[in-house]
Amino acid sequence: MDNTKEKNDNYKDDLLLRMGLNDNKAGMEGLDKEKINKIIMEATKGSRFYGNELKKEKQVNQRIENIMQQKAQITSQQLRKAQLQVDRFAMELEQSRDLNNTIVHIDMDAFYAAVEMRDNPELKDKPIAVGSSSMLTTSNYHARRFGVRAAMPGFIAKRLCPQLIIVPPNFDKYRAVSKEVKEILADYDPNFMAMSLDEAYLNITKHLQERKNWPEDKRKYFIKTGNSLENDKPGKEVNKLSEHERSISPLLFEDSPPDLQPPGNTSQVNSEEQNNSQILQNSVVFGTSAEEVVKEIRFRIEQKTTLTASAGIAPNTMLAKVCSDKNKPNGQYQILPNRQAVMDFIKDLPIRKVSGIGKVTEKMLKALGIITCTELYQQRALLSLLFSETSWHYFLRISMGLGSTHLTRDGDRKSMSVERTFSEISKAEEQYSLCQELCSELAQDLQKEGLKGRTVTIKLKNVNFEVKTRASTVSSVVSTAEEIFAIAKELLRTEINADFPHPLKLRLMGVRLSSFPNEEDKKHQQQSIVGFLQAGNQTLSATGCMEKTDKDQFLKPVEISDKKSFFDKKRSERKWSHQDTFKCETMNRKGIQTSQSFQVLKKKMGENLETSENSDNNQIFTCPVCFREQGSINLEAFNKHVDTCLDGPSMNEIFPCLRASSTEVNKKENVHHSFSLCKNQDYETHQNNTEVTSADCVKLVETTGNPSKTESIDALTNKHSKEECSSLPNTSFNIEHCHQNSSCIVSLENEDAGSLRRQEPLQPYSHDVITGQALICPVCNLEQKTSDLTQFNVHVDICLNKGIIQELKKDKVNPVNQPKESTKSTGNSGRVQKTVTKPKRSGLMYSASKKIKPNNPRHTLDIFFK
DNA sequence: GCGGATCAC
DNA sequence: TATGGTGATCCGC
Repeated sequence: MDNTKEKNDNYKDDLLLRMGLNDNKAGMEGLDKEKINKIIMEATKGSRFYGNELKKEKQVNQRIENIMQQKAQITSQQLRKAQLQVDRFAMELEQSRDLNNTIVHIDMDAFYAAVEMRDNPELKDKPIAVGSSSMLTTSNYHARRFGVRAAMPGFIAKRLCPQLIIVPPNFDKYRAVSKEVKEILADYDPNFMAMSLDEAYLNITKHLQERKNWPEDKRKYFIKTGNSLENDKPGKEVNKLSEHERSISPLLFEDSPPDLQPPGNTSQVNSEEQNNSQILQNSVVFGTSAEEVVKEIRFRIEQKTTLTASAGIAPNTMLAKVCSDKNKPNGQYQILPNRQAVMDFIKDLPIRKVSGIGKVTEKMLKALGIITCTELYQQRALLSLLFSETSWHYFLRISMGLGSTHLTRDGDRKSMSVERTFSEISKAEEQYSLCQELCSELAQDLQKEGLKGRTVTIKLKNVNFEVKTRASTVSSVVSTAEEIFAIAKELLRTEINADFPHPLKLRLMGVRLSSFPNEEDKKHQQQSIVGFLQAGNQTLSATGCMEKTDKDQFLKPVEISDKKSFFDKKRSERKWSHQDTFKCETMNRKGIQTSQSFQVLKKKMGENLETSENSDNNQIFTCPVCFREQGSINLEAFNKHVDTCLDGPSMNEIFPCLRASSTEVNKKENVHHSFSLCKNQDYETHQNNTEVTSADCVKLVETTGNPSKTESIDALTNKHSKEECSSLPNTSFNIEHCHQNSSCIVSLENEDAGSLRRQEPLQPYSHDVITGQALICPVCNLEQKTSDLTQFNVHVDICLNKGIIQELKKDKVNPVNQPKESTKSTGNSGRVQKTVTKPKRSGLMYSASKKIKPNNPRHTLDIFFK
């Protein structure tokens, strides 16, 4: 999408910059620059969004200040030394300069908007944008004259241009068109790299070689007439042919300025007779040069889709990308493959034009007097002292006009996420419900690609637009909605608790899964399953198994000698006396088998059985359910045992208070919970069913001795968002009550009653947690108010992984809503960067290299979620 | 490994 | 009334 990243030299206001409005593109037909800025400011000032923008700007300014301080401390001797070092590296780079590839960057013009205009003639000649009242993704060139740009909220765009037509996006359609384009691109480079639906890089070096010998008719294309272009689109102009001639003819000859074509160049220059395309009646013949190839590509794209594209041709990706922007829309530009042509092009190029140099980088470099690539090169020694190695290497390459000369294939995906913005949600129950929904969505997406990962990250943005993320990595992969939610929920809970009694006022929530195992990891994990099950292994695993030696720990916390304060206090608060009598409730879909951990375990064992051909190799297993050694049996037999254990009464042996007979309970307390975020038809029926739960909860809370503070179950379940309209799948589960004695409750009484409610019992978000039943984590000694083994195991896993210090820090020492000191100084990086920044994605950070020790002025970060 | 930031599209 | 979603990377802890 062009113009999503507006690059401007002159900026005073970050916001306006973001909107891309302080340029001079607003022409006579639209609004002038000042008027546009005024309207935007009026619409923005005073908003929470703007407040956050100001805050971010301050932080950037602080970083700039730090850098300037560091700069002031640099001695001329340091600078000289750096200069020598940098120049040595620059020489190496120069020697590696490769001009032998021809890279093309293709960029469809105002793609989404163009598709919509193509398919709806009424939109022609009108200012339109694709998106919604809250966000636009593209605008057409007509709308841009009014200052309407991508990444601008629609309601502001409407103020700029009241006649603006906002079309909702139609991604299926864009994908289809994109596919058509890609089919063409593949003819020139089967390994082309698509960056998005409307952008791609091609390496046409090979194609050019082959093309040299192509006969003319292989480079000849027929211009479709208006009629054949009609396809299924009636209502198009009849004189399509002449229109095409108008649009094609000038383009074919006037793209690159003449000064780009050095005199005497015979290979690439438009030598009219040989190279240039010739329009003969209804056909056109393209030449064999790179420029001709790209014209051919664009011609074919337009013939096939009725949409125009812009293109850049250069010896590397970085330059090609900049070039494609040069003659947009519907144009192309080439940098010839010789060093002088590259340097001429680079000379006055604003660094902001380069992919990877964003708003912040631009601002920081500008503070150092760097705006163009020439200046970037001149300051290379200074930059090597002020920035990380990754950064200054990247800067140096840019300033020399270097970039990737080959298109690397997309590597494996590293994360997958879902996130959603909504109108304010402050109630914890709704937040949990939302989280669960996101987890379900994510799980579905993961399943499509067969992915499993070990790190779950939640993302929260409050109504003040402040963002934070919280992550947890477990020891074995997860992928189902339940598994992910079990982890995400804990992360969310920590954040909610940290701010209590203030609610989190959220406007966005996201869930991400990462740490996908590579092939080796997978193998290793598989192999470890059997070994893990054998006696003597003291590993606790996220798969939910604790072998025998840990059973005692599970039932009776070990003393953790060196971890004090918080946990010690907690421990003394929670009398161990209730250990043997803690109550257990299980709520399952089908009896007890929903314990995901066991399912996962069994599955993995099954896989192992198939792959490791050890069926006749009997081993000693310890059942993860009953913790009994199963003697020398094979896996199959062991599986059966585990199954029996899961179905049978053996759970009672671990959880004496647990009654495993689920069928009886089913009849009595089969509860359907749908925590839909919007009203739906099912709601009424569900309400009836929740009455049972309601009673249960009230009972529990009564036991805690503070029923008056209890929120009614109706209030808790009757949640709906104004925006969201998808409902959770109905979750049916059984509740089995133990007639517990009060030992557990005694400990609960120590808790703040509000906190108790907050933490578990009344939250209708989970199918498996209703009451405040406690399992004791053998690591941190804290009771876990869940009766679901998966969740419990997840907690244990987190505990094991992070260590108690981490857990402690997270819970108490460094709560997010307290001011925290942060050295955002950019000094003291001691890291040695091994990798060279890929041109594809950059995202640089700016740390001073270790050579300069700055003052490290500390500053207090703003309080989050306050 | 975590969390904040930056960047692209 | 009202300022997105997905993925990647880097840096300092």
